Formats: sequence, C-alpha cells, structure tokens
Amino acid sequence: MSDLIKLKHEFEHSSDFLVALGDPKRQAIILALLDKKVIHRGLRVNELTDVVALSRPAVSHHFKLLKAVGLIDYHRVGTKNYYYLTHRSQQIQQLETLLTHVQAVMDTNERL
Amino acid sequence: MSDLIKLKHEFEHSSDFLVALGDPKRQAIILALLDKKVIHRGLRVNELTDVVALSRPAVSHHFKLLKAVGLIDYHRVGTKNYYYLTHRSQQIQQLETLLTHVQAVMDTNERL
DNA sequence: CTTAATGGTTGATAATTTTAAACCATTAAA
DNA sequence: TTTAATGGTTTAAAATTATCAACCATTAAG
Repeated sequence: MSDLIKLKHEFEHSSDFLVALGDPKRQAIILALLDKKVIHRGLRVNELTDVVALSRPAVSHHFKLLKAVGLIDYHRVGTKNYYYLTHRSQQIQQLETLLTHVQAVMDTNERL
Repeated sequence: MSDLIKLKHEFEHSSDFLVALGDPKRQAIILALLDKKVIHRGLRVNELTDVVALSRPAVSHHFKLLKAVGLIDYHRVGTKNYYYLTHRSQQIQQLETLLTHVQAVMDTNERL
C-alpha cells in the first residue's frame, strides 16, 4: 500500500476529530475540562453553561459530538452526568501520527 | 502565564487550521498536492477539478482558504497559477506542539 | 488588435451546522 | 407518591459555509 493511500485513510479517520477540535466553543469546553479541579471529577452540563456562554442543549450537543469522537466520556451519579476527558485519547495519538506522516512524505520528496 | 492560558492561545491559533484540515474535500486537495509528480511543480485550479470532483470556483475557494492558513502557496507562470504545499508549514509544527501540550497537562494531573 | 485561455470575484442558492424552546424520562428528596 | 432537579431529545429557526452561474481581468497566441 502506497504512502499516499495510507495518508488518505489517516485523513479520513481524523476528519471528525479535526472539525471537533477546530470549533472555538468546543475548545472552550475542552479547556474547562482540563482544569486541575475538574479533570478527575468531570463537569455536568449545567455547570458548563456558566463557564462557556452556551445553553444547556448546546452544551449537550457538543458533548455528544466530543464523545462520538472519543475525546470525552461520562459517568452517571444518580441523575447527574459527569463528563471528563478521555485520558490518552487514541485520536490524539493518531492525529500526531498523521502530521508526522505528512511531514515525512514532504521530506522524502524534498530530498530528490 | 498558566499552562491553561497558554493552551487556550494555542487552541485559538490552530482553530482555522484544524477546520481547514478537517474538510474531506480539502483533504483530497492536499493529497493530490502531496503526489510525487506534482509536489514540486504544483497544480493549477483547472487540473484539480478533474482529480477532485469540484467546480473551478469551489477549488479556487478552497485554495484561498488553505493559503490563508499557510498550508499552500502558489506562483504564477503567465496566466497559470501553480499551487503547491508549503514545505514544513509552521502550522503543522504548532499543531503538533498543541497536541503534546494537551497530553502533558493530562499526564501532569494524572500523577497526583 | 482580436481572440482564446486561465483563473479570480461576486452574488444568489443550497447544504450543513449550531442554537434554543419545548418536551420527555429518570432519579432523588420531601 | 408527589414534587423538584437533572439532562437528553426533537423540531424549528438562525447562522455559517460551500457551491455554482455569470462576469471580469489578465495574459498569450494568432
């Protein structure tokens, strides 16, 4: 399998993750979840509406999207859902690999 | 300056780049430009309309966007514009840095 | 100078994504 | 077993983004 075909698949696979990460609102959510005080406990939808200026359904929507992409997960305590960042997300690793591969292809052809 | 504030800035700075990379059409364009045969010569808008199934204005639009983000550049020969990938794009480096930093913050807090 | 080719721009439309209001389901507390 | 709290879902509207058709500007060739 050629390098370019491999890259094509890596790109396709990272697509949703890239757009998920690109959105400023979702970046704000991720940052909030990275905070020392919440990184283990997680945050509930209602707690986040205060931090980022978004309605509850909007936060819920973005959570769903970030979860679909494997960046966050949640656990339920009674009626409360605590959302937290997935540690060592596969997706982050894969995106790093993709970037490395892009550079590698460019470097290979640069040497000629 | 705290790690999180730094991360916030890195995120903001990578935002356009991430959405630019996330789009499947633009991924196809990047892959076409990565091809050995064109990586130095570059490709013209009209040549790309055949490779990716897009109209000329659409390709032109995506080129403009990719150029704004620093991933590609072009040079003009007569009336023809040849678009090529920027070697060692700053943005790729910065995105790699961002991913590393996110992992670092998570690892730091994991150890506690 | 005229004609053909290239590609960028503009303006209108289509498609997608984001948002919020209203509603439903589940759980905990009174 | 009511009542209040939490948060997910659905539907419609708003906003953003992508697309195309038509047009303009520039250059090369005849």
